[in-house]
Amino acid sequence: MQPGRSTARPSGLLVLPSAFFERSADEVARDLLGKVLVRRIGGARHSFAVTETEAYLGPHDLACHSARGRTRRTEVMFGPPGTLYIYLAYGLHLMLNVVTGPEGCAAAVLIRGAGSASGPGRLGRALALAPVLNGKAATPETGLWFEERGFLARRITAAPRIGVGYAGPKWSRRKLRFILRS
DNA sequence: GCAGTGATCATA
DNA sequence: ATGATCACTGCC
Repeated sequence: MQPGRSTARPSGLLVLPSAFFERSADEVARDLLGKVLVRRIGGARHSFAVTETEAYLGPHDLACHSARGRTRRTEVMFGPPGTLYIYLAYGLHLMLNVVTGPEGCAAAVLIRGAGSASGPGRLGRALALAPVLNGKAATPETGLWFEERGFLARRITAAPRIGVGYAGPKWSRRKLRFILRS
């Protein structure tokens, strides 16, 4: 490596801080596209470029889990921005979400796809998600975090969210799902 | 198109 | 204690 090059910049400078997540969920969901999701498993480090996300806006959003109030499961959604919200769907798939907005907003972004993993359940498996990560901060210390690198998200498609028909037409039709088109 | 899967939550 | 409900996937 040549002197003066900054290829070996400390990765701490690339880590998305909690301030990144302290904005509305739809804004964060868009901005997360093209960012890098990093997972440390043992000594190994795996990187995945985020390709698909969904925004859940908070208690007023009837598709959002927090719309059912503060329960054991939704408790972490009321925590600070950048908190991981991980839950088991349909008995076998662990979903990865990040809490957004100022603390107490109970909004979150669901990561639906990253790297070659398409679909939240498959992504959970690719990341070796564990329930113990629920409520932890998205930081290197936790072993699961986001980095700035990645590439510029050029073409973003917005579409209705998946599997939220129970929320009624108003909230299920709203285009809060974001897909990176290459 | 639909079965499998089990935590979670409301109801009692 | 019991039953309905799922922010899904994989196989038909």
